[in-house]
Amino acid sequence: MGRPVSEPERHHLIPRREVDPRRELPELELEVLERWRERDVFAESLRLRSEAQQWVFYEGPPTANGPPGSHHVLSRVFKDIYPRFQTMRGYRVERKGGWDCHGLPVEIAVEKKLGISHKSEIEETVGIERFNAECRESVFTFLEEWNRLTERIGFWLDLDHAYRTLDESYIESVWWALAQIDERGLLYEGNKVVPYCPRCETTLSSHEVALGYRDVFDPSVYLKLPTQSGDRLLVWTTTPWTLPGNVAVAVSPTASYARVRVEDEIFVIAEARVGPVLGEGSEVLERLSGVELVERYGSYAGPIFAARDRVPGGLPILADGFVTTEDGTGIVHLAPAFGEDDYRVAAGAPEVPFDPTQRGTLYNPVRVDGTYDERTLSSEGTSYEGRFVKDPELTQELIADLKQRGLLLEVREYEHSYPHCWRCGTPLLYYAKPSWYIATSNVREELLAANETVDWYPPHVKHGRFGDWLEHNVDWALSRERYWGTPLPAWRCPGGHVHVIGSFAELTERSGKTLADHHRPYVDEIDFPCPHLEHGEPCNESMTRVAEVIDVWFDSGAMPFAQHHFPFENEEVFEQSFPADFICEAQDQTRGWFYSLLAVATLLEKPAPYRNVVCLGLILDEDGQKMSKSKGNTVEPWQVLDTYGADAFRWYFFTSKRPWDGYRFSAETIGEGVRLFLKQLWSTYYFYTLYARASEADLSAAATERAPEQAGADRALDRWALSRTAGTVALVTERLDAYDATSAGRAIASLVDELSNWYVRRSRRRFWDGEEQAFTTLRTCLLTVSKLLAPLCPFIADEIYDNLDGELASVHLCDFPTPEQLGPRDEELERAMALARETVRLGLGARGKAKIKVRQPLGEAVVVADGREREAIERLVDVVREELNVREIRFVAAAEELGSYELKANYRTLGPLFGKEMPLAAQAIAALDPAHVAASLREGAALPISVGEREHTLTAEDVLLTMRAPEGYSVEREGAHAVALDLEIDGDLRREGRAREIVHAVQNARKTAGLQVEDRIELALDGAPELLDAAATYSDYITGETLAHDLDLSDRAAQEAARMDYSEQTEVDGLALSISLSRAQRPG
RNA sequence: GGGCGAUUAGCUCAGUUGGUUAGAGCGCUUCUCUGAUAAGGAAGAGGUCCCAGGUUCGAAUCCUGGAUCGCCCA
Repeated sequence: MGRPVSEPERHHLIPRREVDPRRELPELELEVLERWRERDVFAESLRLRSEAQQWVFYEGPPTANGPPGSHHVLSRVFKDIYPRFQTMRGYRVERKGGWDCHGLPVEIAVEKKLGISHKSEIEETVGIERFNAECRESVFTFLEEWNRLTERIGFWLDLDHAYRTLDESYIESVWWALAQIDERGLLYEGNKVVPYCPRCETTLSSHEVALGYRDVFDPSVYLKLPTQSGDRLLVWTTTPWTLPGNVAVAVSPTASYARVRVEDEIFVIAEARVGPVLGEGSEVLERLSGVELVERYGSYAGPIFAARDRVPGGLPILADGFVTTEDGTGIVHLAPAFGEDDYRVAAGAPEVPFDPTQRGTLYNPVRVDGTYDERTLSSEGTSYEGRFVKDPELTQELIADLKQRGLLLEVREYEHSYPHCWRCGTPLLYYAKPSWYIATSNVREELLAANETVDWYPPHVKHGRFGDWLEHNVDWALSRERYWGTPLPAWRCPGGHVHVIGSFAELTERSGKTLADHHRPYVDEIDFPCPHLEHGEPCNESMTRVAEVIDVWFDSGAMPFAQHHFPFENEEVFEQSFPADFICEAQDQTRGWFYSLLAVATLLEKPAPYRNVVCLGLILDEDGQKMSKSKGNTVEPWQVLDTYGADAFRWYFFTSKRPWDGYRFSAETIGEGVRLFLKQLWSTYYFYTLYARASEADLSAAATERAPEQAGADRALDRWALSRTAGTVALVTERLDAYDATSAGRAIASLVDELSNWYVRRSRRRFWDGEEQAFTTLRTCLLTVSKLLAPLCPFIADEIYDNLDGELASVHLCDFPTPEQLGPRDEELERAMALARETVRLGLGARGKAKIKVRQPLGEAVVVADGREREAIERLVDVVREELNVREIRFVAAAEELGSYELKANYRTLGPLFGKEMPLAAQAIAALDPAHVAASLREGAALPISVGEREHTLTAEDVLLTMRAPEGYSVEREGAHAVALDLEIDGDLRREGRAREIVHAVQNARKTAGLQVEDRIELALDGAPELLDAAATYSDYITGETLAHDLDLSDRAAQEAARMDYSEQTEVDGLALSISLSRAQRPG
């Protein structure tokens, strides 16, 4: 590493390279990337910290079977900022990349490619071997583009050693985890009610279901089910096809129910639903709670539909909190095979003969193809066998059947949104399927406790979305009846014994076979004798693997250890890198990766796998619509990168708003950020390099002498710039520590703004004169900014560092700055400067009001200020005087002088004291004599007031004194501050004003003539006598400012004009002025 | 249907534990400064702080209900 030794000696204030003020940032970034590659900066940044304490980042693996979009840039930007920051703070932050390789999206892409439309074709036509080979290939289709984008946006990630969930080592670690979970007795096989397409005969994942919601009209039926007492329960369902599966009904335990007489029948219904269902004015006989309802009636006559295998008799009435009284009747029918709530309630009720752990106890009269089996009978005794359950004709027959048996109260059309298969459009069924589970609900308390140790950004996710999700935790449905995934390492023998394999070695040992690839179909072919002991003897029947693969979320949740092939190797590496200090993904990962990480760690009895989670919002388009390819409103990341560059892209993401609120994304906003911040920074940096290089001779020579008075003001300005920078360092450090890049970025922006528009503007003359102290100060500030900015905008930061300093190969190898490096903080001075700038702002406002240009000097500005404010402004009085272009600053401090006071009550202090009486107190204070109050407060005399019953002695805090400015001046005021300008312009002021105008005109002429800033000129002026008079009086000033060797005001000037390089006629103050100038020969 | 979040100027967003006249940037109009800056400064126009109740001396801020948008889940 390091610099070429041949580099010539260079003064430390002189930049290495010239800078193009109009530099295109995307182009610059490509050069910086090249430099990083050449100097191997990322690797070097890790080597530098190889002995340091770790700060751990986990990469949430994306899938590389599609191209990366803008939302991926968003998360990758935030994944980059904090690791870079912590590296600069001295930690070792290894950033192992990762790829999520398995799963349905990959399978679907391959199905499309192969032209498959039905799952059965995979096994029958293509074969699992070829199908999975295609998946393996497909999953890295866009790997190159991902890598390219990752590098281009400046996301430092170790892609060469990225973990891949399809790797053998990864799978083995996952198997180990599952075997551990099985050993804890938390892995079991059960049923789960899942969204299911009966035509495709496949379960749909939640995101597939979300694709297919449609608003449809379905008949909803109101049943009247008889109880033993003769009263009838009114039961409502929107899915009449599920009624043959009915085993119970449920009510809300807390809701109020009513017995209602309608004609000669008595109905039981939720009180809130009497009106909507039975009509207003129904006769309510009695009210009872859900619990009382259950006690009173206990059962109803069932089953609702006759079945070959069910005898008529009472079916239980249950109470459960999931039942609401917002629609229907407040009494719902339960068919545990067709509803998640139904399943859960039935499973928990001893009255229902269903035990989820016992096979065959779930009553399900519907076959996997969505037709009834032979059991369900009509009232005429014929079977519904073979009829598709969602067939509208069948629905009408079912309804007619119910009506004929006197069980039907009413049928109503009901509009609701119902899921359909996104592939074939068939309405989905919620249908119980056998599935493997992890009993996460058994470790719910541990999950909640682990969550307590995590800091979430934004904080509301912790006990909001994520906490709620954990509170209502249900067992993890682990298995998928698919092909491309980590195979579930469970083997079963004909006797029903199950054995979970925890390592490849164990599999080899049991089966005598070794696999190179543990994916399907190879692993399916492995069998071994059942080790299950019965009466002390192994069962020894042949075990075969169950068919399922596991949920890909388990893969990703296993990444803290599986990425290191723990526990089979790298034990130390794993121990040191667990848990993560920081992870970051979009909010949709709440139930995805954030959960799977926490769940897997908790199941393995480890602490929470992360300490800080940044949870990003979504990216919407300009109109607030979600970006999607089908709408064609996506923003291509490359388009942004090519136009504005990566720093601009990054800057937009963290400064435009808090990242978790989501974005209204548009290219224009990014462009604005570039202009306001990056260009301003670049411009300031350019200014420095321009003058530093131009002043090379001066800087290498002795320090420039300056007038002592001026030197004092300059020192104050330097100290201010350094102090202001130190304050920003402290703030940025604090904010980045708190994962708040937004405030950090904005703080840097306002520092750069003040450096550019105040420090540089005020110090221009000093740079022009080549004053070393000014260069040193500005260089220090710029270098500090480049380090502060390094984690945020790594390219421009590195460019500035490399050119102005370059001691190390990159800014990213530097330590993060500390406030102390910039010398003692002077907050008093910072406040004073803010006040001085405020005073200047008001003074300029007063000038604007009076329409007097700043170039025209004025005699006096009267600043209304008192006490500390006055002291503060006085400290910087020269600055204020110069900015306002006035000869004198006079302070007015008391009412008895020029201004007068206005007195107001301070609501903040007095409000709590006076309460209701506050308006009266405010009136009383306003009525006091302001001068008297001011004087008393100054002298410390007591100021009692009494309002109503209350007595109070006013303190300085209790009143706000606002000063009013003097009459006859142009005044600008705001709050307690005011600046007044004496508008009288005498002859001398007038002359000086004109001299300044002349300089301005000459400078414009120089520019028009195409001269360089450092060119010396010969200058001749002619025109109105008033102007020539002013020019004569201020000739030294004019020649000095315009770099003129001499100033010719003689009558000859007009004749000489012809011989000059350039001449023009103009007007100053409405008076004619003729300017002629020539480039003077450079000495030597 | 449930949960979470959002709603402030034409646009993008700030707005500290409730406190006096609600701010910034962009855009628009006018003026101005400038030999780093396609920049900067000043003034002007632009607001029912989503709506309705409530608490309070006082609400953009707290509470309740509602509307709209987004997300997650059904």
